[in-house]
Amino acid sequence: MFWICGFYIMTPRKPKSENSIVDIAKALGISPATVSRALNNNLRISEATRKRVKEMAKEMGYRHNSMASSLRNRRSNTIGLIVPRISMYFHAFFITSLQRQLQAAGYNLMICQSNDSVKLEKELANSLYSARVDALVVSLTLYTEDFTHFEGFLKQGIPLVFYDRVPPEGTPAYIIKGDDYRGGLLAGNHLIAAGCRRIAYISGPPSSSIYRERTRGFQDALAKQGTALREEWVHQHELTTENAWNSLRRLFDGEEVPDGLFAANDTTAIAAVEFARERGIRIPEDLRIIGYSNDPRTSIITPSITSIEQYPNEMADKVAETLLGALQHTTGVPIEIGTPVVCPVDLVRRMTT
Amino acid sequence: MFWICGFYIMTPRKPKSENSIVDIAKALGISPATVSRALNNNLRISEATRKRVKEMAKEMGYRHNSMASSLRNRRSNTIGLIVPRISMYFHAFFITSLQRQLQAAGYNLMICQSNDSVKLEKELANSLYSARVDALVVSLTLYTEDFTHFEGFLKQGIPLVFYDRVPPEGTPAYIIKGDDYRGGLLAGNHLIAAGCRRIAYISGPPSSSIYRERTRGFQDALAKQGTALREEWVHQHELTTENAWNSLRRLFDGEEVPDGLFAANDTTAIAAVEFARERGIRIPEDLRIIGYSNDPRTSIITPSITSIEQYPNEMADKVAETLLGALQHTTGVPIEIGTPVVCPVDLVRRMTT
DNA sequence: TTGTACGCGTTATCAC
DNA sequence: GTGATAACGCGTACAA
Repeated sequence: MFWICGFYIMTPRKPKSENSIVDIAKALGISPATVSRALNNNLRISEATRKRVKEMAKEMGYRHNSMASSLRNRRSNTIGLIVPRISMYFHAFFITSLQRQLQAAGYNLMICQSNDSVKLEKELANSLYSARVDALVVSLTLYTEDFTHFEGFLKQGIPLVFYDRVPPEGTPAYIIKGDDYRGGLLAGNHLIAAGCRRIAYISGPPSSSIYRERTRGFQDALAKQGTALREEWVHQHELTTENAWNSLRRLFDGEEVPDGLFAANDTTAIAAVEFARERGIRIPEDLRIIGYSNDPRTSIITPSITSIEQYPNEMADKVAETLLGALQHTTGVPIEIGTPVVCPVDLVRRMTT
Repeated sequence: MFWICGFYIMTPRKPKSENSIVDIAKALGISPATVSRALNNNLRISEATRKRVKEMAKEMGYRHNSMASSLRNRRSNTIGLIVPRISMYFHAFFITSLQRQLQAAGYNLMICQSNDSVKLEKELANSLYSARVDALVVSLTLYTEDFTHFEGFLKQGIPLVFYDRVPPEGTPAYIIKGDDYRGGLLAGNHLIAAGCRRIAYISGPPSSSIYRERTRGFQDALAKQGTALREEWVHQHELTTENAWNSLRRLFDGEEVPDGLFAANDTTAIAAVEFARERGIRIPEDLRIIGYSNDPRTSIITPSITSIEQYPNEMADKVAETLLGALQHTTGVPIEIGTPVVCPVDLVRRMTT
């Protein structure tokens, strides 16, 4: 790196190799082993040499090489995370919380996005597998129904944790999920209790565990009250704003229109509120709406939207606890897996109901 | 891994080591070198042996070891990212976009959060430095004014890119920033043009480049119109909802109250709208408000909030382009650095002005 | 087209 | 307390 014409110039790939502990050892006339021990604060090294070594290391611009260390120790101190989309509220908060805890425990988190593509999810899983992550945390794409790309982790005994969007019960991995069944149940009961009788439902693809469960809970709630979901008032698709508007138009173009709507995510619920505003549908008098996830936007919009809180931080706590537990049990203490841990959800009542 | 009582049990740390290319070589009666070449699709290996090798590899459950490979190649194929908070709208979208591009180029992205702590930022920088990331991307904490923890990267010729919250001009690294000065200018001009004369300003800490620039632009706009910012109507602090409410109370408790407010982030602008609603202050008649970042919440709240769009995706494009350019120039073609690349911003007018 | 031999940087192990 | 040695798994210059 040198100075030319007022601009720094740099050649990205440095040719000459850096100083290693061997170089330090040579410079000090001691053995590499001693240097290594000194740098790792090994107790059996005299205070004097330790100091000498550290000073020389600093002087020579030495930096620890985690790649070599990982190779030698057979552990990368890195945990992989595959998430559909970082920018989804629930995941953003989950990640923030999880990362803070893993960071504190000395682990790096390699965060990857599948972007809800099964193909990409497979590639990422393989890549993290080769990268020798010490554990893998996954929230599945909406469409993952084949899990073979995770089998390697199981075979190698690498802790594998699914959260939120999880594989079926019995899958030999840690499973930590929200209580989506209860979420659906709460939503259904709430709409019924509020007096809704013509109830519509916009759900995500049933290939995803969360929507299957929410649907089941919701149906059970209605069934218990003798109300059944009309088939033409159930829409299933990816829950984007655009898709929501399409479904809403179809729902409200008929003779008879719904007086209650359960939207399986908040983006859809928000679209519904805006749709109603545009159409002059009064909320909650003509239409009651309930969303899912308690996205911050639901409390900001007017009218504010009733939603189901999923407690992303608490779920991250649970995942971190499970993960660190699994990683610490190097002794071979067995850990039960395959039975989902179900995290609580709550209904947050606001102005749309 | 074995089956007990209906549960899988697994011992996380596997004792026996895995198959390496050496094992494959032995099994096939050929040399490890040939196996390595075959797996890397080296042209000089016969189609026949290549096939045999790959089949045997699959059969033996072989997985490539990136750690060993990285060590040998002296490159990790990993890029480090230090960001204050993943959950901030701007950063969430930036990351999403950046990661997609780096992923496509064959790089892993190691995302870390400084949580706006200088201490943590230093630790993370050192950790990524040891991890031998091929490049580092950073958006600084609000309080970073000392940059020594990034010097190592420069000395080693490791591409270093700052974005959004950046160090001072002339710092020998790639600098890609939003046009915060212009953002402030646009905000100021807009409020003046709308007829505001008693203008308040809530800014973030001036230790951060973005707020210094926004402030400068805003002041220049007002000065040009002969309006000056009253000192008691300027508040500077971390832009949280709670801090916003405190400042707002003080701003509106006096005899004379502001008729215009520039909030240097949208969280603060949102708080202002809610504050006004509570106090019965009419918007925009009594008070005009403009925020910064064009957070999705600004378009959802009623009244929707005028804000400055920063185009996180475009900034990510620029960062990716710079990064990949720097990484590809292994030949030693020099790249100019130290001069900030400034990305455009735009004012998005909504109902609060 | 394939094999040999060595080095990447670190650390566990055994010896002194 | 410290040193010598041998891996960890891979890639490549050189030789055949």
